[in-house]
Amino acid sequence: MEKQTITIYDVAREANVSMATVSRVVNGNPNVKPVTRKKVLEVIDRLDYRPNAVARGLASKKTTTVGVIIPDISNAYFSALARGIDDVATMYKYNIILASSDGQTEKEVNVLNTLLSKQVDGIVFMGYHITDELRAEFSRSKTPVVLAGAIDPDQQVGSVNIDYAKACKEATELLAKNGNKEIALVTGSLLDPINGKQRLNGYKEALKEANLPYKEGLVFETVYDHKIVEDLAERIINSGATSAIVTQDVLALGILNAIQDRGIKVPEEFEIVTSNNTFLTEVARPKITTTSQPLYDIGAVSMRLLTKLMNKEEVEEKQIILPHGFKIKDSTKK
Amino acid sequence: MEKQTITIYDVAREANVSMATVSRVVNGNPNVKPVTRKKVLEVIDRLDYRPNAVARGLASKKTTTVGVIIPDISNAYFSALARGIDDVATMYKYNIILASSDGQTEKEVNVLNTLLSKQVDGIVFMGYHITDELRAEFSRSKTPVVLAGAIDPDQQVGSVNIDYAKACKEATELLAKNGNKEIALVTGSLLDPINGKQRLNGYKEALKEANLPYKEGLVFETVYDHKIVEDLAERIINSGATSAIVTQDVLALGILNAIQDRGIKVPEEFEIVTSNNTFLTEVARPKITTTSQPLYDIGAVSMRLLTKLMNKEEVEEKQIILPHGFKIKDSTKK
DNA sequence: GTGAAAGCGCTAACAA
DNA sequence: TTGTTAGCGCTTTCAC
Repeated sequence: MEKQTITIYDVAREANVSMATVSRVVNGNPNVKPVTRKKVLEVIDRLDYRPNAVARGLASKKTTTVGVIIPDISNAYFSALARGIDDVATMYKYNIILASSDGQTEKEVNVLNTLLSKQVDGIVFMGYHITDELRAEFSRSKTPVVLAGAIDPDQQVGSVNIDYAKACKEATELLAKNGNKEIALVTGSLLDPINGKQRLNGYKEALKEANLPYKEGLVFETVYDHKIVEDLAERIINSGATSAIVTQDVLALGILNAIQDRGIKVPEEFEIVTSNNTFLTEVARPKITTTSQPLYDIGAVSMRLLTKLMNKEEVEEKQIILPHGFKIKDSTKK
Repeated sequence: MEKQTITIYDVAREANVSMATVSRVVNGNPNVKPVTRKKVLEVIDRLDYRPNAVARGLASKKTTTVGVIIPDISNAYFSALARGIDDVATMYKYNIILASSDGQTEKEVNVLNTLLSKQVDGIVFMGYHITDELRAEFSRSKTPVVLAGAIDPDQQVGSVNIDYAKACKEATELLAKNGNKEIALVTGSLLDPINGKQRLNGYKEALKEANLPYKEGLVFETVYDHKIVEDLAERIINSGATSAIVTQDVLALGILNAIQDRGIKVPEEFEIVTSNNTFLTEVARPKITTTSQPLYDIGAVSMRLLTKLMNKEEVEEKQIILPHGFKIKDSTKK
């Protein structure tokens, strides 16, 4: 015989009250006489009653669940963001439906729709660039959306980022000040506005202020891949670069190793700066000088912003820029 | 004016059919005349109708959602498992509710109950040891549970693991064969049966077969923490050990660095073997010899097993042991 | 092949 | 302070 599920109705019957009263007790509604509350709580305990969140979601049109779209959960950058998102979500009693996109637009649209069909109260989106198609989907529903570490040119949805241009400019400035004439920039796809607009601009600006010419041959657009690192390092060296700014820690570490494996001394003969200050910059030898993005905070603040949006609170500014830092370690002369 | 949500009723009305027929079309039920199906699909498209998964969940008592309990999503070991879980879940059209436990029993019980209240169809649990309290909760509900990389002494729920004892024994054997008389074992909590039972036993067995005495002073029980590594490395060296087996890659890398920073040569003067073959073993210098656990597969197989359990398929064996490997790299003499 | 109607377990007016 | 009663949007018998 199947074990019968206990419903709110069973509790009401046993406690000699109405379903509404049980509902009030369960939801902490103060309009219940203490005696009644006590009686109901006893029955709930005795029957081992657990409210059915799905039924509740249907009736109230709130699921206390948010969707989180992530390109790759096993990527340290994204999982750091996810950690921040998750902690704040827990704090505000939300659960998270995690959906992987592999950074592919088609899948992004797909999972977005699945999440919406599951009636999530809001969505945090991590990814590279936001295609028009995706933006269209965002505005098609009234479910609030926040981008964590991604930029929406339209500024229709919320977003949390750092000032990538400034960060990249600072890194370039340091390398220029250290006497480098040939500074390589190694980034992800330039189609992604964070790279192609912000970072590239910051880089160019710093070059100009240092009276260094901008050379296309020093800009390396790449996707991270274990096998590509050796070849990439080779090309960077051949380009004549004496230093490099890398926008991803794993990649920077790979390049650092490849360069040193060739007998080139870091930082004496080659300097390298990276971008995310994950623990990889610490376990590398030498430790890598890095921009420090507050990854956890970007995630946390995104989720916090989303709670406000879901709650229909007034937010003065939906486009949040968090401060970043710069940590000089041992992969640069100073 | 609020945008009205389109329901199955709207579609039925517009298409001049009943809700039941629309439901059949949406669910791919073959008992619908092609003409009717076409008509309904057109209306669905025109109205931009999206089925409400919550309502569907309430009516059908299936949510196509599984709960995943994870100690720390930003930990490379767990996120590798999660990746495998997620991929297979997607393959079988399940969504994932991710719930963090920090490895604390209290939170584990807590999130388990939240997940059950959200009516997940099944649960994948990652964690260290399974307390009695947790086991009691597992058996309290009939929702299927699978442990990924964790052991249930009772064997009541499903689980996917490797043979940790054998893996640890192999590592010990290698170090013994290389001439080490003092082999340190650095593991997480010995209360966790994977460490305290399996790994420790494998270690002892290998020692015995190599005619080496077991010394308690060579067993280091530790939790990973950035700040503890220096001190730990110091203690390992002082213990007289000339080699170490470490059960966590980050930790192994930290120890490797700390030892080399002290001017000790690896592998000439100190050999080290680690356990998870994450990319960290590759970016380390020297690269670290390691047991290779098929992390992604453990996750993937767990989820696959769970789909069978949720589907009430017969499974001959709920306790799955996956094969592991051993990769000799540069942190051991051979 | 299709429709009518009874729930699924809960919330939220509204009334008392 | 409490109860009555519609739904929420869908699935699923059971008839026809």
